[in-house]
Amino acid sequence: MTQRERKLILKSPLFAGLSDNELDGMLLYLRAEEKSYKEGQFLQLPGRPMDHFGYVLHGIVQVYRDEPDGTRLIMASNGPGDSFGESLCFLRIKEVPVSIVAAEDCRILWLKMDNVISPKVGHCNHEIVTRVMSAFAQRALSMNDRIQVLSQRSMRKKILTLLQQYARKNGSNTFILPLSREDMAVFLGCDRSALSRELARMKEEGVIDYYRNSFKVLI
Amino acid sequence: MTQRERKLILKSPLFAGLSDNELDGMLLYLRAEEKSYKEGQFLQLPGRPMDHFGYVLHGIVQVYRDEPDGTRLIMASNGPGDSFGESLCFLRIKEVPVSIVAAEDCRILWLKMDNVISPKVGHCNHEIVTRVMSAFAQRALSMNDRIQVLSQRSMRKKILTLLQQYARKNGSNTFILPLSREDMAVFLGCDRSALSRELARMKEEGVIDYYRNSFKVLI
DNA sequence: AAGTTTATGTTGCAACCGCAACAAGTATGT
DNA sequence: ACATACTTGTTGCGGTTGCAACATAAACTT
Repeated sequence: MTQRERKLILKSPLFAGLSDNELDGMLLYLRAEEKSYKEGQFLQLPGRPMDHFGYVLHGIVQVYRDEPDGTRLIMASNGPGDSFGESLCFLRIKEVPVSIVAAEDCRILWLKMDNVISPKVGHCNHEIVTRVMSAFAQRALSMNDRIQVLSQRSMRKKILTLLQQYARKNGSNTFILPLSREDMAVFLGCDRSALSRELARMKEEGVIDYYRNSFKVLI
Repeated sequence: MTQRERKLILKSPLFAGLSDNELDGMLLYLRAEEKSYKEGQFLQLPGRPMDHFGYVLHGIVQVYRDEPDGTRLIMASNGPGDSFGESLCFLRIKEVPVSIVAAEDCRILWLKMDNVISPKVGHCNHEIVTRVMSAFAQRALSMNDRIQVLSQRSMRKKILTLLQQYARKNGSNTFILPLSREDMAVFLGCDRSALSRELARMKEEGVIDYYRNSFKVLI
């Protein structure tokens, strides 16, 4: 793991604010292992148990499910710094219903929950358990935000809800949205061109202002 | 708490499978308190800390946020057996951004995370901590399912995704959907009448069959 | 059983939005 | 500077869907 990658995972809820030593201890406790994958290689096959969860250090991995009717349901695209599979791993799901594949060449930090779920006597590290719970709780909050956005019935409301969330998190009505238009459209569950069109309308009507990634909420 | 209500919360991830004694112990550990509210009464005001989380024993509570522009964003409607606020409570959010109000007369079981977050020496009950984590993890999975549904770009795909999820959970293509049409529409983020129309079309085309709450997936 | 309330179904209309195809603008490499 | 790739913006079309208003069916009361 490069120094840059250590910095990256130190930003995630699980490792936030740890010193170098503490991070090493944590990685040991979670039985960290690194592994690289070539584009197209499978990290996880459906029907198998998920006995570890992962952090993307580099590249992109995609979690998806192939439906009986032949369509592919993409459940998540995870880039550097993103984690995946914690819930499936923690719950020791015997046959996970998803495939995970390297969408590009990537390197993954694999972690195990063994010591969290069934610690040896005297090894129930409360600090670490609390961190795992925090990670779950924060993920719940961010998923809740996403559901808020997606539940809106019109694209305009979806966009506004999303932008107001970012404005709130940012403490300012002006901010930079760390998403490409395409990613933004995926997040909103809509078409990119339709999104561009609606954004243009909203600017026209003075509801928002923007240039590329820089947004300003005006209402 | 009535016997029926005890049965109700025993179905939730936090208490699932507990014996009567174990449940009592758990409730003690979580400093359970019951409280009743009249319709319209506030369970939580925005800007205040959330130092406990709740289970609805009876009635309905609504979690919402009033936006600066005057619109009300309903974040959740919780009925009997539903819990709310665990994440906010666990993360000890100082100023929660939501209001919680009794949508009907209701009775709430309030629980505290104190012993989970900072246990007294010798009281780090691993069994209970694991249950809390399981509850978080299972909530993450169900929120993920919801996001899957809401991310679909057409109503038909949303409906199909939802029905296939239930078919999978049920182990059968025929099942009873425990949602009214209105609730189903809210879950899908669409209009009730539009939902009825699309369901009719799908039945017409032989994709699904249904009568009221009974559904059958045919593809 | 009749009346009342609630849940579900139906339909017309207009606006919205997915889709496709293309245009313009920006970044990257040589 | 130029070519190339990539991102973002624009536009027309047709199907979809929100909304409103009403019809029917089930559930509940008395």
